[in-house]
This record gives sequence, C-alpha cells and structure tokens, in this order.
Amino acid sequence: MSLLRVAVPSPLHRLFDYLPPADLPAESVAGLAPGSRLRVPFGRRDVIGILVAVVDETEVPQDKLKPAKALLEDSPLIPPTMFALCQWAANYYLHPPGEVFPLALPTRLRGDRPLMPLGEPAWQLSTRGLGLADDALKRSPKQALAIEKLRREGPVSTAALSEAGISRAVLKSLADKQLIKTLNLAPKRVAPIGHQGLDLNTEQELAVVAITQALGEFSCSLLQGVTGSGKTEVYLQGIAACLERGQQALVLIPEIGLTPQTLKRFQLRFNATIVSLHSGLADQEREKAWSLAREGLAHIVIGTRSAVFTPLANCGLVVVDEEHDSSYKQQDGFRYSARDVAIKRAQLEECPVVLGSATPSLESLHNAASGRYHQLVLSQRAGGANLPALQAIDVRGQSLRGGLSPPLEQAVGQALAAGGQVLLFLNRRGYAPTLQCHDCGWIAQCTACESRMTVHRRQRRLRCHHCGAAAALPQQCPSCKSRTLLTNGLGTEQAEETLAAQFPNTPIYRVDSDSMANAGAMQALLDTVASGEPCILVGTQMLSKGHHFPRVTLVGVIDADALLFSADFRGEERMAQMITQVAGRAGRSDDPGRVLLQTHHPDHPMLSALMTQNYAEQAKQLLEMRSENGLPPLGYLFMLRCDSADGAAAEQFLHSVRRAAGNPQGITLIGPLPSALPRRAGKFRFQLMVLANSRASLRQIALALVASAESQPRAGDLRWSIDVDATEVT
DNA sequence: AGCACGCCGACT
DNA sequence: GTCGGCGTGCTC
Repeated sequence: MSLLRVAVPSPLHRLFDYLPPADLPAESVAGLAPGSRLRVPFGRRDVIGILVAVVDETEVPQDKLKPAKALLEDSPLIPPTMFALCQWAANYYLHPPGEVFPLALPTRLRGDRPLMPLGEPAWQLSTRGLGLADDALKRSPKQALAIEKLRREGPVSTAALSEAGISRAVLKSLADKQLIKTLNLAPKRVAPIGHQGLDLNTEQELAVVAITQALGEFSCSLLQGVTGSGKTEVYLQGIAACLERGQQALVLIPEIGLTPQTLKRFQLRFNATIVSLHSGLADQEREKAWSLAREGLAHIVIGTRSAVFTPLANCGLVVVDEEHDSSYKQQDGFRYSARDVAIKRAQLEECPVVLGSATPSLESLHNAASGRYHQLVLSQRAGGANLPALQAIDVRGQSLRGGLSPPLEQAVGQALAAGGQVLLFLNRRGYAPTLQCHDCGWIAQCTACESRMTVHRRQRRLRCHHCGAAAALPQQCPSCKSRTLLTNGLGTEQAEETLAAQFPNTPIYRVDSDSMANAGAMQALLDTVASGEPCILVGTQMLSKGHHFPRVTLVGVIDADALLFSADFRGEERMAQMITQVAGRAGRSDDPGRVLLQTHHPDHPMLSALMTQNYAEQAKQLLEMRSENGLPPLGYLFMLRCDSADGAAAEQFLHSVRRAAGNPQGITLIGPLPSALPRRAGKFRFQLMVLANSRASLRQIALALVASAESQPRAGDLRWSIDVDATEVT
C-alpha cells in the first residue's frame, strides 16, 4: 500500500505519514512527485504540508494513519533541485523539515492559495463570436470595433483593449452575449541582451575567463579582490556569459541597503528581466518574482539571504557577493548560512558558484588554500590607486573632545581644509551607552535584559539595543531624586553633536540605522556626498558596507579598542575585516588617503598586525591560531542554546542533554554556560558548545543531542535550538 | 507551534 | 455553581 510521507509545518524533527486522499486514483499515487503541497489533518486542524516521498511501509500503527485531505497541484511547486536542497539543509542544520520546505515557496503559496498564473488577462473571440455576421453589431459601434480588433489580431490583453478605447462595459456586454471569452496571455520569452562591458585588467580578464570556462558544471571560486578592484565587473561579465548559454543567474547580496545601487548597475548593463527579492515586496509581487524565476522568465535574480531558496528553471551561475558578511547567517529560528547553502545549491544545479570579497572569511580562505575552491585574485585597484596607509594614535592620557584626540582632530581639520571628505567610524548608535546618577551611582538598566539602556537624546528616550524596550529619559534619578544625571561613553549621536561644534562650517552627516531608518535616506546621503563638498561622515558599520566614497581622504576609527576585545573567537577576524573594509571606502588614484585608529593599546599584536600586514597575511596567521585551538574552520562546531524565564530550568535542561551525550572520542563539550548577555527580553540564556575534530563525529553527537533534547519533557516557556557552524558563540 | 484537556482559584 | 488561568501532552 502506498503512503504519503509529508513535511508538516511544526517544530518537530520528523515527517508524518498519511493515507492518500480518497479522491486520488490508487494507480496514480505511486507516481506522485515530491514537492507538491497537500492539505492534511494534523491534530485538530488542517495544515498544508509538502510531499517528501511515497513509501510502502510505515512504523506508525495503522489506526493512527489518517488520509490526506487533498493534493493541491498535479505538478510540484518545488522543483526537484530545490526539493533536494531543502532536504539537504534540513538534514545538515538539523532543523525540522516542515519549517524548511516552505522557504522554497513565497508566503502566499505556503497556504492553500492556488498558483497565480503569470501573464495578463486577455480576451479572444468565442466560437459564436468567430461566426458572427459582419453587420450583426451595427447598432453597437464600440462592440463592433472590439470584435473587429479581436478578429484581426487574435487574443488581445485587457490592458491593450482599454488603451484602444474599449471599456470594460463593452467587453462585459460581448461576454454576456457569449461572443468573446477570457484567457490568460502567456508572458513572452525574450532573449536577454548584454551591453558592452568595461575594459578589464589582466587579473579581471583571467577571472572572467575562469568563470566563463567553468560554466556547465559545479565548481566553487573565491574571488578575492581588494576594495575598488572591480569585482562587480567580473560578476557582470561572468553573468553575461551565463545568459548567452540561455541560463539564469542567481546573485546574493548581504543587505537591502545595497540593493538600489547594485540593481541599477545590473539594469544598466543588461536588457533583460531582472527581479530583485527584498523585504519591501508585497506578497503578490513576491509571488510574481518567484514565478518569473521558477518559469525561467527572469534572467537574473538578485536577493538577500532568503533568496538562496528561490527556484530557478535553469540556473547557470550563482554569485555570493561579500561572502564574509555576517548577515548571510540567519541568527534565529532556522540558523542557516546562505553562503554555504548557495554552494550546495550550485553543486545540485551543476553550475559554478563565485564567492566574492575583499576580506574573505577564514572558512573560504581555508578551502581555497586546500584546493577545494579555485582562487581568483584581484590585487589592483581601478586606475592603479593604492590602499590607504594605516596608523595608530595612542590616546592614553590625551584629552578627547567628541571622542577625538588632538592629533585626530587636527588631521580632520587638515583633510577638510585640503578639500577632502572625512569618514569617522564609531560602531555605537545613540547618544551614550550609559546613563548614571552622579550622586548615588544608579545606572539605567533594562528591566528585561542584563544590559544598560542607551541614551537617545534626540528622541528623549532610553532604549535597550537588545530587546527594543524604551522608556522616557528621566530628569532625575529614580533612586535618590538627584537631578545630576551623567552620560558615560560616546555614541554616534553625541559624536555628531560635538563635531558640529568643533567644525562649525562643515556639514556633518550621521549614518546609522536610526538616521537611515526611512527608505531613500541612504540614497539621498550618497547623492549629497557624491557632490564632493567637504563634509564629515560619522557612523556605524553601515558606513563600511558597499558604498565607496572617492573623495574621502581620511578615515578615523574613533574607538578601535571596542573591536579589539571580543569574547568571541571570531573577534580578530571580524576586526580585520571591518578595518580593512572601512579603510577601503576611502581613496582614489591621485590620493589614497590615510586611516587613523585611536587606541589605548597601541602595542596590541592585533593592531601591529593591522599596520604591517595586509588582510591575506593576517588571515593566514589567524588560521594558524584556529588550527592550534581546534576551532573552525579546522575544527567543527555547533551550539545547543536554551532560553527560559526560569534560568535554573534552562541550565538544568542543557545539563541533562549533555549527560545523555556521554563522553565520545574526539569531542569537546563546553558548558552549559550562561551566554554573554545572560538575560535578554526577560529570558535567561544558556548554551552548550560542541567542538569536534571531524564533520562525521560532529554530526553523530549532534544527532544524539537533538534526540535527547526532543525527548525531554517540555517545561514552561523553555525553548532550545541548535546552531550548526555557529558564527556567534557568545 | 497550535490546540485541547484538566485541574485549581475568584467571580456573576 | 462556572469562567479561565496556564501546566502537560499530542500531532501520522
């Protein structure tokens, strides 16, 4: 007997078996393809699940099996490659399959809505309309005109008819007389045209040739190009070759802030259908874009993390831009890495994938060094420009104004006087990270988190950056009623204010997620800065991503120490990437500019490394350190996290899971330990870290831990989750 | 995750 | 007397 094995949307790590729907002919069941939607009874309600397999046997007792209610489509919505990708991802990340398969569908189709057909509504003559006598409609000239047009041109879209002056009322009259009928006009398949690309230097040429020759089978290339070396041009020419083969390209980018510019550049280069998938799309637009990709009508699909699950009819090339960027890793729920999923996808699609970055992740560098990835290097900046020189400023004992030491303040003044622009990097939003009472020592704490509230002076509020809680800015100390409340520390808002006083004749632009909250703010800023007028940009890591500012001649890192001491083993890697990226924002051929780092630890080895070595050399050293400690990418890592309003329960849960795992060979178990932010949004957070010396042993213990966690009784609001290849371990 | 069942406290 | 609080268990 055939049974349907179904991925049901639930947090359970298993599949559910059903009898075939009653209305489905028995002989067609065995041939059902996976990837179709099914309406199935689940507990006391009906849900939409995805067919995973048709099986002959089950361990489920016969009396528990229920028949599925309905098969929602004859041909699967999730094509075979994407089905295989979801199956792989659920398995690799040990995530409930029922929560993974829906990612391959747009939200509208995760329910039981039918697939919206592409194309346009249109009208054509019915049989009766075809046989209509010429003079039959002489008393209705508009109707006669419509019939005449349809007779001459065949099916015409409703929009085109309306343009020709034929109203909906006329069409309705004709339809009522059964002279015309509706149809769906299939979209036209157009051949993409690529415009002439830019001239390439030798390295770019080599990279394009390598990518072009790799088309047609799986390979992974790491395109390591210093900022300004023309990576995008290499992508564009690689994509052009992919389109010429009649295939589609998938391009992943880290964040939405970068989309307008990237999208524009692609649109200018190609006369082709380009769809961009971003959070701003309405559900219906999203479904349309998804359909265009799945039907092969979109030539290029550009999107952020989740776009890696968009089906493409004929995927010929995958590009992951800024592959080191942490936003590719989902940090809640299904904690996948879109970069790693993209690599698996290319393997399943049998096409090449290109990972591009000026500062590749240690994972990718390791894979390139071991020969698993092809390495493509772009070492020249366009126009032969050099990268700016880095220099540390020892701020010990110096008076700081707005966070600037006298030498930095002087350098800013000089750069502005010379007609340059200045970029000041401060990775802290708000006015100040702490509010304290000068008389009794009270500190503004978040009530839900183990953290301090940040002062946002412009909004006159205290805000917690961990849980989003907000409160009015107090005028007096809630503890001792003193009116002397002091702010401690420096955020971008305060830096902006102080800089305005220090440089009264220079425009100051603040760039952080508060000031850039509304759409278009970033574009407006970029336009202003592009005019070339001297100005100061002060902002968070938003400034270090994507946009190049050719007129910036000085970059100042106000608080390098904030990056220097991180509890996370990836801290050094992140710092090297961030400084290299922010430094890369500046400079052009005739003036490379310079980068000044303010620190209290000028002799810190990490800083001297930054001064004397390029990113590749530092990365090599960091990899050696990882190797010595058995850390990724030379060891294999996952985290089991648990949170609960009852801290003891969360800790106890991880203890008993750990006990169940025993003490296997080649495995290091660390914890359970409270996480770096031990309480967040009212919940206590604990974690168990697992390091293994091989992927196989990691997988074995992960399976054991998941099984153990699943079998624990569920207590209160306790939640646990698994994070394979975790990138944040604090 | 839902959703029901079930067993204790304060209401019309 | 019952309305509803959330602890516990189950979903093919």
